[in-house]
Amino acid sequence: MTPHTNDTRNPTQVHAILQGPASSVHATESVEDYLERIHELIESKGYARPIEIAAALNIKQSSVTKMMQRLHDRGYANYEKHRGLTLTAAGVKVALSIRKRHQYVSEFLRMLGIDEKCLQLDTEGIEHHLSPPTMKRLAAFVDYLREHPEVMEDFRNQP
Amino acid sequence: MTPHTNDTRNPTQVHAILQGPASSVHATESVEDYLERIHELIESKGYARPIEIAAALNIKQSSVTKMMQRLHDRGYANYEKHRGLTLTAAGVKVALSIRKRHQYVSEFLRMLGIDEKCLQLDTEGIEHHLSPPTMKRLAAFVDYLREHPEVMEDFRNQP
DNA sequence: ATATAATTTTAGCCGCGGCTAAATTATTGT
DNA sequence: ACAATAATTTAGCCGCGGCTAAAATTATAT
Ligand SMILES: [Mn+2]
Ligand SMILES: [Mn+2]
Ligand SMILES: [Mn+2]
Ligand SMILES: [Mn+2]
Repeated sequence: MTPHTNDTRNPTQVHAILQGPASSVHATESVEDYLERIHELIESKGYARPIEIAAALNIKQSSVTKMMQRLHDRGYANYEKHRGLTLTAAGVKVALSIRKRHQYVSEFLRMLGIDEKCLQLDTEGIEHHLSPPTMKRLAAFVDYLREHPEVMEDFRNQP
Repeated sequence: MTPHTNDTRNPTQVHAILQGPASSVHATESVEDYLERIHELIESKGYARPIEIAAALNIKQSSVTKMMQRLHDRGYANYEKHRGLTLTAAGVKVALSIRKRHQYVSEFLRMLGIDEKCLQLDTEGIEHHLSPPTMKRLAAFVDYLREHPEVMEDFRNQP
């Protein structure tokens, strides 16, 4: 159990100086990545085991176990030792959100003509930094470009 | 993918490598943010004091002092207690690089029509995740859009 | 049923990058 | 010159999220 969550809102990051309206404590990048993978695994195989999560994230199993505890404590997952892990509604919500951001960012970078390997790597980082307004506008723009292929075509045929 | 420490190098080992060129160890997001601000301050006022760096980053002065030590250790700055801080060539290089990424990302988000406050926040996160190839393509695209305003105009006048 | 193998969990370590509180040092006003 | 003030630094704390090594549990094969 979370020991008295004394909060103090200090998850160590200069990068998220959200001028704290305090509402929800945002999921960290790491938590988003875990939930993204876990949700994919559950979807495709029906369960998410530490060994596979670790492989998917390219980290060690023991790190995964630790995070599973954390996901449970933070209300993103239900977890019992040796008994598997499922996502809560909150966890699914984050997973679907990050998936959508991932998809739009990667599609946009693909439109820009960036090498697939590189694109995947950058997407994994960028996806965590799209606020809802930005996501909305980017999605609309990508949709627009998809339906107007002449734009990117003209861009690519530039001098 | 994306372990958040993609470096394979154990932090413990990083210390051993410290002797080597700082360029071999990628600057963290935090380091990039510090260098970005410090370079701006030096440019505009001729020097960068902890109190102002702290204000610019919205963190405490003591955190800045600590990081100043780290920037020195990692070869990004020359620092002597109570005697001020200057950037090394490596530090300036990182600062100019992150500035360029910041400028292009924020210009792109501005073109998308995102609210300025929100745009600045997202830019601060996204800027750290543009690899050189992605940066190159994004820059070209933003330049293209700047010279073809009818594209964004048409996008904005969408149904 | 039990030995072996695979998986999972724990224990304990690390560096990062925040924080507060308490020195220490530098600056300023009289 | 010196006291008050401001800025800087230190000391020590925290949670995060990696890691290794070892223990515990579960699954498999004989
Ligand atoms: Mn990611
Ligand atoms: Mn992703
Ligand atoms: Mn930034
Ligand atoms: Mn920036």
